[in-house]
Formats: sequence, C-alpha cells, structure tokens
Amino acid sequence: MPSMHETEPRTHILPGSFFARDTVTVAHGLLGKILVSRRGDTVTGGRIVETEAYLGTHDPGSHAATKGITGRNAVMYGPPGRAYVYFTYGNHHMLNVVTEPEGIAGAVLVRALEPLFGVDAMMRRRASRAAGARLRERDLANGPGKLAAALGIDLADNGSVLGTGTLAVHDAPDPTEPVATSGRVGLSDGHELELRFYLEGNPYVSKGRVGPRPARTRS
DNA sequence: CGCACGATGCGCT
DNA sequence: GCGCATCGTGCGA
Repeated sequence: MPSMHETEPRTHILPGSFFARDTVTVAHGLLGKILVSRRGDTVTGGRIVETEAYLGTHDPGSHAATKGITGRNAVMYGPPGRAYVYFTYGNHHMLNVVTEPEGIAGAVLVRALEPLFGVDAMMRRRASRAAGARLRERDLANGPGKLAAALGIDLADNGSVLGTGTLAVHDAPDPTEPVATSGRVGLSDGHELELRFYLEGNPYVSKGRVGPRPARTRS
C-alpha cells in the first residue's frame, strides 16, 4: 500500500490542451484529478472533489463580468492552463485554473481536495491560521480558502504555468462517485446558475451553502 | 448540530 | 467607501 508514504503522484501531468476547452467541460473534467503543490522539498496535494465554473462577460458572478480586462482579472483572459489566484475577504486566497483559448475569459475555481500528499505539512500550514484548534483531515481543504492555505498558495502563484513550476494537475482515473451539480456558493449575483460540480457523497466536499449571500447588517 | 457575525485588506466606483 | 467566489468562533437547541 504505497499511499501512506507516497510523496508525489506517478501519473502524468495534464497537458495544456486539457484546459483550452470550454469552462464547464474543464470544471467537470477536473473532478478526480490530482492537484499538487511543490514548495522546495515540501509536496502537498490531493484529489479534486469540488469545482466551480466562472465564465466571461455574460456571467454576473465572474470577475470578468462586464468590466473588461482589469489589473486583477487579466489572467482570466490569458493563455489556458495557468493559475489565477486572487485575494478576498481580507484573509483568503482563491485558486482558479484558467480555461478557454487565449483571449476568452474563463476559469475554474478549485473548491475542495481530498488530501493525499503532505498531510502533515498541510496541517501545519492550516494550524498557523487556526491556532489551537484540533484539525480533522476532512477540514484541511474542504473550501477554497482552506485549500489555498493548505497548499501554501498566495498571490505569488498568480499567472504561474501549471505543470512547469510549483503547481501541477496530474491525470487520474475517472471518479467512481457520480458528479452532482448545484448553484455556486457565496455569490450575490449569479448563484442561480448551475455551475458548481462535486463528487456526490465524498466527505471532503465543502459545506458552503448555495444561494444568495445574506445581506450583512451594520451596527 | 445549525445559524450569525466579525475579521481583514484590496479592487473598484 | 463598499463589497467581496471565506473562515472560525460563539451561542442556542
């Protein structure tokens, strides 16, 4: 049973052509694939169990909605197969994979991983953010902010080419779990579109709630 | 268990 | 200034 001591997957890195397709196809196709982060000697990663598709100018939930190219979203319009990382809520980084041919905006948010590699390192990175609390393995990367923290991802990864540097997606057999679809999590606009994909019954899927973001009351 | 809320910093109007 | 592709904690059931 090699999994306990495995430090990196033996499978092939996905080619750029995998990402140069329509965003929904890529979001669906990434389920079950293996995301790997390499920071020096530290290798962490796991199986992708939840994704969301973010489309171009006609998608009200996308950073590319109506605004055109800005400093933040420019990577979404660039070549496919790169990481689009942004910072939000003052605390959290989000990892996306750029899709569609160059010039067309699109990205897939990777929302949850089933941890496979470097579990101890992921625990350490996550513990620094949640001091004191005991962390279950199923809570290591069951949400996009947790996933980025566990893999050590920050803005330095924005625009990096997947498979050539510190981040890569490896091929894997098609998942045995059925793929379920729902509205996207945490959006005020565009949550009604069925663009979230996850492996039904997998315990590492996030518990984020689907629907309109509740209005925040101010004091 | 579920729901409610504050933290926190940057992009955009 | 406002809002955000979130998270952890606190509190009640």
